[in-house]
Amino acid sequence: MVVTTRRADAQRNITAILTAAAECLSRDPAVSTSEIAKAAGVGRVTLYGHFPSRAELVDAVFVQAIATGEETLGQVDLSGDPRAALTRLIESSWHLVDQYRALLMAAQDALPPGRVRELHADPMARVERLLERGRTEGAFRTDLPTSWLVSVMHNVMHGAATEIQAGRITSDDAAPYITATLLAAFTPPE
Amino acid sequence: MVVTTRRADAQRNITAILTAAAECLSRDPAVSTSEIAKAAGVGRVTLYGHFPSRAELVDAVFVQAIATGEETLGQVDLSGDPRAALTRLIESSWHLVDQYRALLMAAQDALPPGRVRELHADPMARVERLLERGRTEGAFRTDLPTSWLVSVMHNVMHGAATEIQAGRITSDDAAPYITATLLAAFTPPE
DNA sequence: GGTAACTCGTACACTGGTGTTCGACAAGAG
DNA sequence: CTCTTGTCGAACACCAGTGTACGAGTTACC
Repeated sequence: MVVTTRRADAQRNITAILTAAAECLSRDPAVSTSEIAKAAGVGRVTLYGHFPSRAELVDAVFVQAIATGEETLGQVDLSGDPRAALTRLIESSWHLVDQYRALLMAAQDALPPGRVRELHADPMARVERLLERGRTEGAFRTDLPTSWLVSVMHNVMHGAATEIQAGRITSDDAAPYITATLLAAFTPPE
Repeated sequence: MVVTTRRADAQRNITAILTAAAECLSRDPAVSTSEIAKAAGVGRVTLYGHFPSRAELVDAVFVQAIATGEETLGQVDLSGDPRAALTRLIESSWHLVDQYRALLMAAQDALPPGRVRELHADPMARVERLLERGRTEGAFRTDLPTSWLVSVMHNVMHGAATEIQAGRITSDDAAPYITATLLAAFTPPE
């Protein structure tokens, strides 16, 4: 929906709504549109003027979050030793997962099923590529499907986010724990 | 709330509501009380006559589910080789996790925070005991906290349930995948 | 400075759930 | 058989959120 002729204040409000929504949804996946509008310093009607429904707003925020994340992940060096590369990738991914945890939940019950996964295609492909390479080089196990390994990685990271939120581990512990766990889990059985 | 003097049909309805709720909540964590009542072959008013609120009903169902699960898990032989014992425990736990997946989600947003974990105390203690023993015997790694290992086990199993629901793995694959993954993840680093 | 684009608050209609009240009726217990 | 306990459906009040309508006011653009 890129409209060339759009007044400057309208564009300003759109980005204000987008950033406010990102922040609000990251705190509480179930925030109302009223609160988002208030946080953006904008009337609720204005919000609906730009986003036809709550779902489309959430979608836009999610798309933006993925794009931002992709920018970060794109800079990670995935060459060289697969295990070292995976460590670097976890280090970067982890912060994103922790940050966008609540947003993901918001997306999951506001967006049509499959949409979340669809938007995750790029980051998932990156992980898959690395894992596949590691498998051919003998660094990662091949007795389980790659898609399963991706899912394990995903779930361990999200589990770590839950543990942090519950105060059972600290944010600093998370990355080393995840790395140690996944490297072991992905190691080929003797 | 064990009332000695309770008419037979009332008791019958209570159990009917409980089992119907268990089934409905296992399909859709957000079912309305109306649908539960209908499934139990009972008026909605009757339901509220026995359970003061939706939350208390969910709680009761959850308590019952935990109790049923404990009965199964209590029969698992956890002696002998810790790795073999863990395999047996996973085999049994897995079915329960898969079965009660949606119910857990219902509990998570209907019950006060912490209540879910409180009710999970017993099954969690069982896992912890086995892991601790395996650690002292050198079968499991000791460079990560036991609580973290428990969390990994929990998240990998729930992740598998998600994969099944999405049709990416079959129900039969799940147990071997989980076992292979967790045994590797818990192995002490050389 | 005129005009089109945009914003705002208030108010409204609608939805879908929860929990309660009522009075008539049925079923179990003694 | 009687009386208490329980059940039923329908109706109601309530709540919180979504999305729309209106009309007056404001802001950017040329």
